[in-house]
Amino acid sequence: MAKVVNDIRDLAGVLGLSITTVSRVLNGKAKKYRIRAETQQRVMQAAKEYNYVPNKLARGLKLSRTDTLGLIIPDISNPFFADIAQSIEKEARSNGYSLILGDSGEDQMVEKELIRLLLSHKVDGIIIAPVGTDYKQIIQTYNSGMPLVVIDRCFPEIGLPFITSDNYQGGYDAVNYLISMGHRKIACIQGILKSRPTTERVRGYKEALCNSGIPLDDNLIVGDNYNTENGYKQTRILFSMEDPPTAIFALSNLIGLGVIKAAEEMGLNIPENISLISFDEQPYSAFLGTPMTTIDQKKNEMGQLAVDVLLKYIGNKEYRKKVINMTLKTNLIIRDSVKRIV
Amino acid sequence: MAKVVNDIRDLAGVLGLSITTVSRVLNGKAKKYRIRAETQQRVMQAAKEYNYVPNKLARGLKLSRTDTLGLIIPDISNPFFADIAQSIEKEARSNGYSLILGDSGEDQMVEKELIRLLLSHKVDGIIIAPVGTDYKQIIQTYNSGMPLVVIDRCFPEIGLPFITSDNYQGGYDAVNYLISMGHRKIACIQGILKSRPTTERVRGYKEALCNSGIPLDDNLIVGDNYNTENGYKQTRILFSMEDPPTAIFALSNLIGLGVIKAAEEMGLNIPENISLISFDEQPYSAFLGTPMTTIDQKKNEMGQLAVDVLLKYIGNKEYRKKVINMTLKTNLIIRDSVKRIV
DNA sequence: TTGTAAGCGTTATCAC
DNA sequence: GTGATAACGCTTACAA
Repeated sequence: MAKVVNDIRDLAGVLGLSITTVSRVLNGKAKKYRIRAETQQRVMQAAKEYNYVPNKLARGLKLSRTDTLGLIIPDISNPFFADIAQSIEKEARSNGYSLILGDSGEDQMVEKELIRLLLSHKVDGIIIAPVGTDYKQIIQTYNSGMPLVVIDRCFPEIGLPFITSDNYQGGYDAVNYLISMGHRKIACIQGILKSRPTTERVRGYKEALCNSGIPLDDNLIVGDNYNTENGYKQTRILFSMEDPPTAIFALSNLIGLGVIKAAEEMGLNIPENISLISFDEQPYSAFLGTPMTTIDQKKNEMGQLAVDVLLKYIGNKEYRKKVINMTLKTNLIIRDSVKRIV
Repeated sequence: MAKVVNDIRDLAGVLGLSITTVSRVLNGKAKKYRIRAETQQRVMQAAKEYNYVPNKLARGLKLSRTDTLGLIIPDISNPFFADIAQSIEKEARSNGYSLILGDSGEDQMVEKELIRLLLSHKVDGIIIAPVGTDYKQIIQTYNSGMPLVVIDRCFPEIGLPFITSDNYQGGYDAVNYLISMGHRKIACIQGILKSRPTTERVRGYKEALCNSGIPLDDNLIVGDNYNTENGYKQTRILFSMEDPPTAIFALSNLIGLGVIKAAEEMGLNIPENISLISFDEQPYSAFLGTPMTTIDQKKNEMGQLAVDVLLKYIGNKEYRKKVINMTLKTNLIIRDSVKRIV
C-alpha cells in the first residue's frame, strides 16, 4: 500500500484511467457503459487494495441524496424507545441508510433544534416520536416536502403519516381486565398530558369504566409525565387519600416502576394492597418483586414499518399523496400484579 | 414568505447582496470584515424570515468538517449502552455535533461495515464500544488519523485512547463481598470471552478468591455472552451439577436477568438457594423479586468523558500524541440478593 | 469503450 | 465594506 488514495481522482490516477470510468465501475454501471471486463477488474481491485472510501458529502451534494435518515425520540434511556431505535437502525442499515439520532429529552425546544440540524444535514427522511404537545414545526417540515413519519406520539388530526399502537384498545383492555378482577376504584397515572398515547389510553380507561357502569372520578386520573418520578409521586398522593384506589393503571413502564417504589416505601404489597397494571412490556417485567401484568406493544414492528413507509415516501414522490396511518394491536400479558377482589 | 430560499445564493439574491457578504454575516465574521451594522441586520432577519438552513454537505465538503460524530455500540437495547448513548448524544449536541448511531448487534462484520459507513460520511470523530474480539480495523482507522475513542470494551495493549470502568476492581469487590458473606463456591457467568470487561472482571474474581485462599475451580467459570439467554442457560447447567455453587457472579445485568429466570423455573429462591450479584445497576434493580445487589458503573461520566476527549483530539492534532486511558471507579450497591451463610 | 467538463452549495483567497 | 471566483469530491450529460 504505497500510495495513499483519498480521492476517486487519486484512484483514477493510480490506474491510469479517467475519473468517469472509475466512477462508473464503482457505481455498478459497468455494463451500461460497456466497460471492458479487465478494466472493471482492475478498478475493483485497486479500490479494495487502496481501501478507497467514497465521500458521501460530495456524492450527496451532487445527487441531493445522503443515504441518511434522521431519528428523533424523547428519551433513549427509556427501553421502549431504545428497542424502537434498535429496530429502526437495523432496518435502515439493511436498506443502505445510516441513522442520525437525536434525543429530545422530552423538551420541545431541543426537538426544534434537532429538526433544524437534520434539515441542515440533508437527511433523506425523518422518523420522529415527538414530545407530543406542539406539532407546528413538524407539519411545516413535512409540508416542505421532507419525507417524514411520526411514531408513537402521533397527531391524527393533521394528516401526517403515523404509526402507533392502538392505545385506546390497550387502555380499554387493561382497565377492563382490572374490572373483571373486581376492581371499581381504579386510578390512572398519566404520561405527558396532551400526548396521544396518554389521551387515547385514558379514553380507553374511561370507556371501560363507562361500559361497566362505574362512575368516573376525576380525582383518580392524575399525573403528567412518562417517567418514574411521576409514578412515584402520584402513588404517594393517591395513597394519602382517605379512600385510596384498589388498583392503578400506569401509562408507562417507568411510571409502573415509580408505583412499585412508592408502594414499597409505604409498606404496601402488590397485589395484596395495590393492584397494578402497566403499559410497556420489558425484559424485566416478569422478574419484578411481583411479576407485572402489562400491555405489550409491537416495538419491532413499529420501527420496521416506520422505516419501510419512510423509504416508500423517499423512493416515490407520488406516494406522498397516500397518507399512511397504521395502528398496531397491543397485547395484554397477565401475571401476578392484579389481585381478584370481591 | 413569498419566495422560497434554498440557497445562500437565493438569500443573497433576495437581499441584493453578494453570497460572500451573506456567508460572512451568517458565520459571525461580520466585524472581522467590518460589515455595516445595517447590512448585518438585514441578513440575519432575512435568514430567519425565509427560514434559511445552511447545507452542511456543501459546508463539510469545503471545510473538511461535518460537525458529526459516529457512535458504534454492540446493543442499544441493553440499557447499559442506551444510557451511555444518551449521555454521548447530549454532550455531543451541546458542543454542536450531531450523532450517527450504529448498532453492531455484537457482530464483527456489521461493526466493520459501520466503520466504513462512518468514514464515508466523513464524521469528525468516532466513539466505539467494540464487539471486543478483533481490533484490526479499529486501530487502522485510528492510525489513518481519524480521532477515535474506545469505551467499555477496550484493548489496552495497543495504545488506543479508551475510557472504561475499573472492571478488575468491580469484579474483585463483588466476589470479595460474596466471600465476606461466607460463600466459597462461587460461579462466574462471563460475557463475550475475549472482551476486556469479561477478562478483567474474571481477573478480579480470581484475585479475590486467591486472596482468601479459596482454590480456583475452572468448572465454575462459564458462559460467553452478555445476554439473557447465556445467563439462563449457564445457570441451568450449573445447577444440574451434583454440587452446585452457593453464589453466582453475573457479568452483566442481562445475564443477571437470565439467572433469575432459571432460578424461578427450577423453583430456587434468591438468595435462599442462590446468592446473586450482578454487574450494571439499572432502574429496575431495586424492584426485582429480590432486590439485586449490583456493581454500578458511571455511565454518564463515561459518555461525557468520551465526547470531551474526542473533541480534544478533533480540535488539537497535537493532542493525539497523548494517549488518554481513563478508568472509572465502580460502586457496590448492596441489596438483598446475597445471603449470609455460615 | 473511454474522457472532458459543468455543477451541486459552501467558504476562502484575492481584488476593488 | 463588499464582491468575483476557485475549490472541496463526486456524478453525468455530452463528446470522441
